[in-house]
Amino acid sequence: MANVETKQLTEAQDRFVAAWGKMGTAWGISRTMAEVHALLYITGEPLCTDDVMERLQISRGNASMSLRALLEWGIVERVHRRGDRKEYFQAEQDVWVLFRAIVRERMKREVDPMRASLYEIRDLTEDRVSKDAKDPALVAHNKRLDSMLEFLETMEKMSASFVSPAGRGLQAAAKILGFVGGGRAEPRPSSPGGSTPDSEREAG
Amino acid sequence: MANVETKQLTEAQDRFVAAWGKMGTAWGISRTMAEVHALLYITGEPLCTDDVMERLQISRGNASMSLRALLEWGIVERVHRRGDRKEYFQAEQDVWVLFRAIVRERMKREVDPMRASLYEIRDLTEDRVSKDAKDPALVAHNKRLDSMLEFLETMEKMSASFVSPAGRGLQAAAKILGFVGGGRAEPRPSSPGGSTPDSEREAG
DNA sequence: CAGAAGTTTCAGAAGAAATTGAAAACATCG
DNA sequence: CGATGTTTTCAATTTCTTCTGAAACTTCTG
Repeated sequence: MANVETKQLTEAQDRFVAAWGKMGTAWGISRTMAEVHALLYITGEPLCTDDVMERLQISRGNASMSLRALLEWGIVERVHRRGDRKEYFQAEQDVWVLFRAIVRERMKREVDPMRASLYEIRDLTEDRVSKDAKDPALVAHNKRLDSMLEFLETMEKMSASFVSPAGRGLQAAAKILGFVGGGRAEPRPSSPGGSTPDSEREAG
Repeated sequence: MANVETKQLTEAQDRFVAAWGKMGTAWGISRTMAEVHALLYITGEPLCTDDVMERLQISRGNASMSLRALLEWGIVERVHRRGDRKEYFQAEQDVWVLFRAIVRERMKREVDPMRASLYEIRDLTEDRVSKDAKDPALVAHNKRLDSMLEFLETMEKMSASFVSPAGRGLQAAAKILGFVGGGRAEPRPSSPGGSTPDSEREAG
């Protein structure tokens, strides 16, 4: 039987899971959550809570929490099997859809609140400046705040256009600019259209 | 005296520092490091280790570590004062330069290693596939790996173009696409050209 | 409705990361 | 060279996050 192959496959998957988990921590995502996602992604097929627990050697609580968080991020979806009461989970398979979902969530969670704070903070000193711009320190301070604010707003708008329903802005740009497809001569044996497989139904 | 104004200014700065620090943690940067950067940015002028310690109420060791890390990231630079043995530190003031530096560093630290891992992992199973593509699980697995790899490479190339010496790709695009400048009718009293002051020397 | 199968919650345990503080190393000056 | 002021290092400690496991809860089935 394909025993050797299966072992190799498992090992490769485990390594992928580990690498992804490590990267997750650097981005403020818990290791386990990233690992669960990696497992679902690389496996491709729907897994249930017990599968995840066993494969990753984690507790039920942890698996449940991580899966729910992934659902909230919109990068994993529930799948039901006829005649089976268990819930199964499947990861989004299109990397670009994945990327857009992540950008959308992070914007919502981190940039938007930051922007709101910045407005508040500016209001603490603003009126005084416009009334009678005498204190140079205050003026300079507000100029810096405004720069940052304008930057965040630009990011906001750009990301919104990347993430919009029709919004494949970045992906389209990547293609137009020639960033996608046969760049460096790294041996790549198969799947020429690999980055956006059509064999995938959109998540949701 | 401008006592009221100064108090307001200090409070606004403290709030900015806190907000920035909070955001930092969500991005895998230690809170203190982000706070030190925020302080230097919003202050605008060079501060020494003791200034930072006092203002942020942190230990000498912590301040020293954080400042050095910021130097390594290339978003803060050393400044020396004539007739003063202390070192002073000043933050990059152009938000776009700051952003590019951050993208560059994160790519280098997180994406590149990930990409390297992915290549290794693919090699674990690859030869078998190209030799005799019989196991569908293996084929599918490698297709997913390739998708991810191609995605990371696209990102790599795009970010490289944003970060290159002449590379103001993203910033230029933002302007061309009309993302920069008077979008929403939020009251903005001053500094029309705020986001790209010409007063920048490249960091590093 | 009772029982079975599955999922979620949460207080405490375990683990990871950040921080301190004091000693060591370093640099500059007279 | 030794005195003096500055920066770096790192083991111990504190703080924060994540994980566990068992109980509570929900949903389905006969």
